[in-house]
Amino acid sequence: MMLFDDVTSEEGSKEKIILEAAMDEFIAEGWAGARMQSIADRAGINKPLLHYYFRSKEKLYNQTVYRVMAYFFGFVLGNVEGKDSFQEFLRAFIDSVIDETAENPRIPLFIMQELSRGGETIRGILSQVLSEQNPPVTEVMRTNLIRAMETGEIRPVNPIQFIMSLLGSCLYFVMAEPIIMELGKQTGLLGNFDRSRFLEERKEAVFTLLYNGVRS
Amino acid sequence: MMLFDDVTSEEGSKEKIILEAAMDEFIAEGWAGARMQSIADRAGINKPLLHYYFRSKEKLYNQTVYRVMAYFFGFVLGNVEGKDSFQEFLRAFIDSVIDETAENPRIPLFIMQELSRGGETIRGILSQVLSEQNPPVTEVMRTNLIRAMETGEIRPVNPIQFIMSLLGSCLYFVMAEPIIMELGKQTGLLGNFDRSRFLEERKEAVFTLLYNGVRS
DNA sequence: GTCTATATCCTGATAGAC
DNA sequence: GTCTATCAGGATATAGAC
Repeated sequence: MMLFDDVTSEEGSKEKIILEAAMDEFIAEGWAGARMQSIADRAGINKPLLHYYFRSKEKLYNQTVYRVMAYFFGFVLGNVEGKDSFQEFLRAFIDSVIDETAENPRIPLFIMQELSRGGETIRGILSQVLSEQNPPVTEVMRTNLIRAMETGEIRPVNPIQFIMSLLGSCLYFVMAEPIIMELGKQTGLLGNFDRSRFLEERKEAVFTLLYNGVRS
Repeated sequence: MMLFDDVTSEEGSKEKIILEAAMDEFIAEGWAGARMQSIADRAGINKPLLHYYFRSKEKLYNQTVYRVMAYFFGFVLGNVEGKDSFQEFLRAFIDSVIDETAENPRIPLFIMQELSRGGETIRGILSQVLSEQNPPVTEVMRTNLIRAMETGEIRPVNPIQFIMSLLGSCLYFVMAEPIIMELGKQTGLLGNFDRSRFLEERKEAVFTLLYNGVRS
């Protein structure tokens, strides 16, 4: 899948080939649905070699979760740093998250799959990912919101509450696209559906709704 | 789990006992993680009897998906019908969806798990569920929004776009609670976390944000 | 309708030659 | 490091007695 450039292992190394194959398989099938044989096939090697490099299915899976989380939150960080106004920050967040997840809808769905397994694993891994960011994406978003409240660009809001509405609004369509398509078909509100035009409309709609919702 | 009262099969019948056991197992483990043996154990019977009543794992699973979808969209319908103003409709939707999914977070996560399997199955089942509603929930929501635009209570918006932001905002916290907890811990923005107080705050925050976002 | 026993295949993991 | 062969357990599903 080639999501990451920042791999510790050498370019083209067997570790990297296996890890990418494992990510593809786990993201497509989830923990319970993934098969070690499929990972070996994707990597072009045989099963025992998988266990030689990574001891078990679980170790391979945890590496996948770590890399997916690091990718997603690193990606967000890269798109919201250095924005001067709240408006600019908000637009950058919405555009980049929707564009990226629309291209790879399986990534947020994979995170949901991991969440449905409990939450202990993902909390530990997320904690590590944030501690490796400098500054952490949480800090950037928090300061952006607080500054906008201080300058009076937006009304006072609880930053966590706003972030949840923002993330939910950005992610819902890409995750639940089949449901939306069916609801749209039933109401006749989608008409001749053009996905890329619809995504542009989606970005504009989320921005307008949320910006109107918080501005003073 | 006892989500449904409207079962066709008799109260306390073996079919119903099995179906409820199957729902518990599939909702907890997903399609790939669910085990026929676990379903049999939950129902207090043995495996062959499972195949006697329902031919295969797949048939049992499809019944579960149908019943979960019928439950969720039926539940929403019951809470948005007969609301006179848009404001009243919006508050009822937010309160009931957040309250319900906060009690059963696994239900939206189960739907996500099914979405990650593709989307064909769920579209077919959703289409059937909507066709069995009278009026369908899609119609109620659509007319509510259009009327609010006509009376001038809200500005012109694309109903589908608004519904996605609404659903995303309501569902994000309950699905991603472990992530939110970790982000909150990292920023120190959650403090002494009291879940039920936080859920009240969540309902208020979503309502205020979205109502401000669309009102004229 | 309900059970025991079993068929058939698949799964993660390892032994051991090279 | 890489392979073939294989283990031990678990998966869905069925045969057949009662």
